[in-house]
Amino acid sequence: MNKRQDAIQELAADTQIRSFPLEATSNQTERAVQGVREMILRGELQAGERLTELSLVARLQVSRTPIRSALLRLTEEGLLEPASATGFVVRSFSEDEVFDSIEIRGTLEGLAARRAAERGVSPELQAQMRQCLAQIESLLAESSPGGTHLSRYAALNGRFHALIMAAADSAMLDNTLDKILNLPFASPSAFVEVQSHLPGSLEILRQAQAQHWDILDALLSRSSARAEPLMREHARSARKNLELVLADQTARQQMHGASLIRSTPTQGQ
Amino acid sequence: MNKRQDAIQELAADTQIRSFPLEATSNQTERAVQGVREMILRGELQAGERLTELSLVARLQVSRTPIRSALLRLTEEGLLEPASATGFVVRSFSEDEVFDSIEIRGTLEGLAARRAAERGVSPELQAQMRQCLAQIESLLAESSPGGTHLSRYAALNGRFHALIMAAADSAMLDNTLDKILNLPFASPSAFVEVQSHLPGSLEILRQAQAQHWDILDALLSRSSARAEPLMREHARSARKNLELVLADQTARQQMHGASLIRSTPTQGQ
DNA sequence: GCATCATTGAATGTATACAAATTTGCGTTA
DNA sequence: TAACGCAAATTTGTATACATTCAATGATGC
Repeated sequence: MNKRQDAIQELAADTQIRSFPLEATSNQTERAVQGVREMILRGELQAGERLTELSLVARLQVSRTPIRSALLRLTEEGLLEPASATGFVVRSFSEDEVFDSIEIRGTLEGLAARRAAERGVSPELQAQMRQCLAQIESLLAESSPGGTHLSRYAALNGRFHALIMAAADSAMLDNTLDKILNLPFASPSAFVEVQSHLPGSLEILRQAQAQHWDILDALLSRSSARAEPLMREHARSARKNLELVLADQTARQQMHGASLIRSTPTQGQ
Repeated sequence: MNKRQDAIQELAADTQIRSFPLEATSNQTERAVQGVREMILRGELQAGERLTELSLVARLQVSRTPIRSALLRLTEEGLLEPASATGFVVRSFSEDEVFDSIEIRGTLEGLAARRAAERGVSPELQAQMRQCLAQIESLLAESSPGGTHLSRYAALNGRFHALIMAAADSAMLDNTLDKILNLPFASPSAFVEVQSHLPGSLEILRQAQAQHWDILDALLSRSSARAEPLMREHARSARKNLELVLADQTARQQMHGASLIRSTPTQGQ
């Protein structure tokens, strides 16, 4: 499928994962989508704030039509939600919802790992997986605690996860997972880049990398019964990381899209 | 969450599941969405056919703006896909993709069942589940093979599945599953109504109902380790049903959205 | 005769005017 | 003083004109 292939190419080019650059585009709709998304993730638009098309026209220098399309797309992405009868508000997420999205990701990635183990991984993908993990390995070996290689780790980590999706070879699964990964805090590497301040961050990454090797081993030995639970548990460690980040106010505020997460789980809505 | 509650109410009212009535609406966009969806599911628009906004304006008596919104929404629903750089085409699905979507549904429903078992089912939901299964039971007892109660079975079956989602109490999970259920062949009751011609259809429904009781038992005994695999296996029996329907040309053509499914799995695209 | 380029046509992208609807605020009345 | 209702203003829904881009076809030159 095109989208998955693109993702792998993109990751192979060692670019940052899920970056939303405001690069020049001839497309006004794209400009509007990126603009509004940036404003939300930066926290310029408060969670719960109502968005009017005209105010966005003024802020983004784009007419109402592309703004309208952009709001629909961002609603689809999950960053906005329809307000009462008319208009949109910036969505907020309870901590429970964030945890849920990680568990759903783990479940879907677990299904992908099982499928990959069942149908076997092509030699090309095997090689790419091995190379990817080797790169992470050398990164972890050379980097001192609190080093600045975290963004590279995040990219490689995302690449490994994308390779497993590629091995599962299911466009339906890709599309379903993509919807979850759209949320800024649900991706496999969402918290990596803000962990540098936290104690024991390097150890956490080492544990995750050990799980990577176990998963790869399960895939190569065609052990679907191992691959699926290993992948699920791997996602659960992401949840543990998130709990650490959310507990630390400094790290929490540095997190991408932190303003979308409500402090009190059951409040609001 | 509102959406789930609505679904349960709707099902409780014993209406047909996933019906898309062309009822009068003051909303032109809604009219366009329903119109195009109907045309696709009826097979008036061939899979792979390119849709131009102007031709739809002529057919639906609605201006380009709501047509445009409708095409975006239907793309989101998965019935359309973007054509090269511009425009949309009616999407087609390989049989593998249909099977995949059922497996993904089973996986997500399995997660829901596990969550429901872990957190316990409220007395109200327990009562509704029991009542729902009892209604199916009496339906199966009274109906002769090849009876015409299949649409009522489909509604009750859908209701039971919705109740499990409600018991899981996860908006994120709801949203993710909704995307899958949008596909006309992925819902739990997609094939029920066309099975009447097939031999052994009543026996298939009885087996499914037996699984329902097992699942309910697992939920009530808080056995998450039983609930999840039972739910998954329940979805696999839907896959078996689909294989029967697809193999029978008569039943296949009666299926909702049959024109979207390619006969040869790897062809096209 | 084939290839390349230009011109023409049709489709989508964008902007905006107008209509409908919803919300807000003020005033009046109980 | 509080509540209800009406009116005005703001906001979204819809239609359409205009701009731009893409594709196809034909003509011309090699």
